[in-house]
Amino acid sequence: MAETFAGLKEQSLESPTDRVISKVKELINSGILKPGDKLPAERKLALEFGFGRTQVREALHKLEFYGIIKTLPQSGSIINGLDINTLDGLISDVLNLQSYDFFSLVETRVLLETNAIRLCAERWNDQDMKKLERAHANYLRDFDTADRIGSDFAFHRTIAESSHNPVFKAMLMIVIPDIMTIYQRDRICAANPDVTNEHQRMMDAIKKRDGEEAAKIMAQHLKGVLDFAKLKLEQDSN
Amino acid sequence: MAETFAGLKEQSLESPTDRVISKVKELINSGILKPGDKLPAERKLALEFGFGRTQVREALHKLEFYGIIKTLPQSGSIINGLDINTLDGLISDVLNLQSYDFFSLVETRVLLETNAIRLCAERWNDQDMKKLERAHANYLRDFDTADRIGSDFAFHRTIAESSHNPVFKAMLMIVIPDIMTIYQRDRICAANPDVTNEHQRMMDAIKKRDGEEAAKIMAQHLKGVLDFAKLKLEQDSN
DNA sequence: ATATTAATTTTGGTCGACCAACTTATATGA
DNA sequence: TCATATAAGTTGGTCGACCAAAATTAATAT
Repeated sequence: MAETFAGLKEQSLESPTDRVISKVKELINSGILKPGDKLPAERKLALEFGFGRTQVREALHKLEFYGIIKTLPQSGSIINGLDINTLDGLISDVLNLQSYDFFSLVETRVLLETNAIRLCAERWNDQDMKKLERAHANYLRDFDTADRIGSDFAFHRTIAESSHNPVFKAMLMIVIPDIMTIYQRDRICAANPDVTNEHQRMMDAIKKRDGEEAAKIMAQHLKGVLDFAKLKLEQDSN
Repeated sequence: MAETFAGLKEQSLESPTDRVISKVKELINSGILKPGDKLPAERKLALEFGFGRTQVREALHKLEFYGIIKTLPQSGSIINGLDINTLDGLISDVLNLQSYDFFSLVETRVLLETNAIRLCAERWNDQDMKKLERAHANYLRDFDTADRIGSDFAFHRTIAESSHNPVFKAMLMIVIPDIMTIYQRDRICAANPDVTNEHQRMMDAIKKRDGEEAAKIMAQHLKGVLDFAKLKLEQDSN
């Protein structure tokens, strides 16, 4: 059977970039490179690893993206000064990063959004409220049009912005598009009138600066998505 | 005075990559490109934008990183099929992404970790428990050594892994190194015996599958960091 | 007329050479 | 002897040409 060796292939067909990252990982684990050290020049790495400089550059780019190294123009790249085990773990994460399962994405979204709206209720200022009301009005306006999904997203986005925690917002911006892509792919987009009602109640709670109440409504608001994700998880496991 | 025009420069000194991304953003906002469309070839974009293909490639890389486009080898890049306003917002985020403030990072960490340990307590299996106990033992072993910080991080990392939500874990992996870097830079690393005690109590709560209790201890565990971040925030604003 | 195949063009991926900025070593002056 | 200035070497950044895979078009056989 051809499938006999399927389990052996492991990650052998990973991209050149990831293979270079693996090499860097080995250098660190072997103790040749230590946290805080300056990495050898791109040319030297390319020669040593047997890859082109292009691949090395892309790998370093990726590592810098994830905060593992810091590249200084015309000078060199420096390894983050964390301890060696932490670094190894981080690099492993970069290598193993996969497309996340729908349920985990939704679970994370619920957590982030319920807390974003709580902070939003506590922290909003006049400028935030203007944006919130405009976003809410836009959603009502677009409810019967093709723009509904976009305006819905924009409303949630404004709440995240008004939480005054840019990290919350950044992470939501990572998670929500993935969710919406799956949503659109599976054609789950009924124009639910409950949504409008819940948006209104969220606005009221935010205005009253009642973070707990707002969070509760948001949780209820997202329960439908969460339930669907749970259902999908059970289906997929069968 | 030379400083007169300082306010006008805005983001004019952004990297070539970001300037290319701005151009793509304009193309989408002007309606020339729509969500779901295939992007022009790299060479055409380079010619049209007046940049080198290298810069265009890096920009497309970055956009793919953030899930805004999907590049198919030898075929082309496709714009994510989200609505136009959402796309515009996402690209703006990529352009404006800055280093986050310490307090927001810590606030996010507390939220993620308290919920990660809650899920961990509910979901751990035998294999998870083995890893948790080993990580805990390693921390105790390294308490008086230079590896303490690393082993501490590894313990928290194992909890995140045992939450069985890879998105939680991935986001913690983004946030925690940033926090630790700042921590190390500002030399805040006293060997607090309370930490050991709290780790033990967390382990107990996890074993009892008491998610709420575990979350409570974690919140208390991280309170010191949060308070310090709050203090630092107030200092910096002065 | 249509389905299949072959040739051509277009595409992203890769490579090697060159550039300007940074670093280091050397020389020069007090 | 030491500080400064100068020159050489090293570095990441950029560019243009080439490669193989994919997409498109043209040719062919049924």
